[in-house]
Amino acid sequence: MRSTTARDRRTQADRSCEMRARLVQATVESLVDSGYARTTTVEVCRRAGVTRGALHHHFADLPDLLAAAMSDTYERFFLSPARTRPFASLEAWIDHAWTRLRQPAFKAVIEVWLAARNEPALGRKLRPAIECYKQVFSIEASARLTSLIGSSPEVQAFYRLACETLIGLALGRATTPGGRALDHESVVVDMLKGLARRIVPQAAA
Amino acid sequence: MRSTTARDRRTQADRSCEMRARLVQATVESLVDSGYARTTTVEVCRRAGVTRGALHHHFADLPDLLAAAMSDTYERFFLSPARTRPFASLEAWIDHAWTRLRQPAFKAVIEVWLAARNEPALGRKLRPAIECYKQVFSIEASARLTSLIGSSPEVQAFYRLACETLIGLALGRATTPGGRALDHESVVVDMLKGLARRIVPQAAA
DNA sequence: TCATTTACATACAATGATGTATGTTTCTTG
DNA sequence: CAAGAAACATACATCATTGTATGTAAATGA
Repeated sequence: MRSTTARDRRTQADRSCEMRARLVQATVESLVDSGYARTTTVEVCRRAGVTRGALHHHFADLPDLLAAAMSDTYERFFLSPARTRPFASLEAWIDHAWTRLRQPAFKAVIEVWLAARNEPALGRKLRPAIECYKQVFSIEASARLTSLIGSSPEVQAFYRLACETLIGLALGRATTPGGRALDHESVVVDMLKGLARRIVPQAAA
Repeated sequence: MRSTTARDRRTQADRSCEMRARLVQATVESLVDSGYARTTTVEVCRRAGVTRGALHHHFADLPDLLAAAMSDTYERFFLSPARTRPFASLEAWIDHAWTRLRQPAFKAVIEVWLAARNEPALGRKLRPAIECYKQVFSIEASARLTSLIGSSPEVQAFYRLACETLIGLALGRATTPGGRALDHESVVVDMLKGLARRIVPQAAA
């Protein structure tokens, strides 16, 4: 009697892909609710329900896995529903950015950001995987912002400020026990949008 | 021949105090440039130039040491030059807060904030030691702010926003290789102060 | 000054993480 | 339908960290 039913029969590419996805997902989950220090190969495998052999077959070591996890979250949260149309307003961008940054997965990014600074060797390996995140907040890299922000120094400054504010809120969530929302989150976001209205030149009136 | 010279002769209270200070300082340094994951008892003792025996004599375990380190930085950076006079303006408060948050030691606070969430057991032990930090950003707790902010919801909202913005900037520094300042820091802080001028009711004209 | 306590160092046992080496199963390919 | 390769599991040796137990030097106090 074979233990392999017809349902279990999958192509090797499928198996690889699924296994990598499971490991990457388990890694992000571990980073979110256990943090970098406790995100070990054993812990990730425990969450994924596989052995360490599987992990080491697909990823050379933990930094490799972390890099994959970062690339994955990046694509999932920042590229996935990629619109090409420019933002209609700064408020629209704020909403867009905040729906991304308030995701639990963003805590994983914060954890890795810190780890990459704390351990230079890790930082070198992760640089390509986390460099893209900085571009999310870069005016130059986003064609969806240039027409909106233009060359006005004041609007550019406000954009930078808005980025930092949202990151601050995200860190607040990351450090809150359940990753729950803080009481004043909506107040701050609303204030930010209110300021945005005052700052940008009233294009469409 | 005794190895103890007159210069070495110190009271036990002095020795305790100095040793604790050295350990606490080494802990903060380790958190700042190695992060929580690598801040072990061995690493702290290596930096302090003492043995683990000394550490375990003064602190039951690492969480105890971390708690002491947090209390120390809190007193050093947030209470030390404690003025009782209310802030003259929101800009003055922004300057005050930013000179605190831009200190390298604040990265240690961020590391512990995250660690305290990541490890519930640690969080319980550290709660009293890190609770005070939240009060730094609390309007109610600071008599130096009430007269300035009053009961205006808009000013209160802006105050919360300013807190988050500065924390965002602080995280930016914490994740930058040398802990160096970011290019747009001053731009953001200036923008924040500019907004503060617009928001607060012009008291003194 | 001598007994006691405090401050600190050394040594040890237990645990957990990492990387590698090797075994077994499952798929692909000629 | 057999090699052979890829996917995954098991086992092992090494190292780092932790807590504790025990030993020694220094300070206190009667």
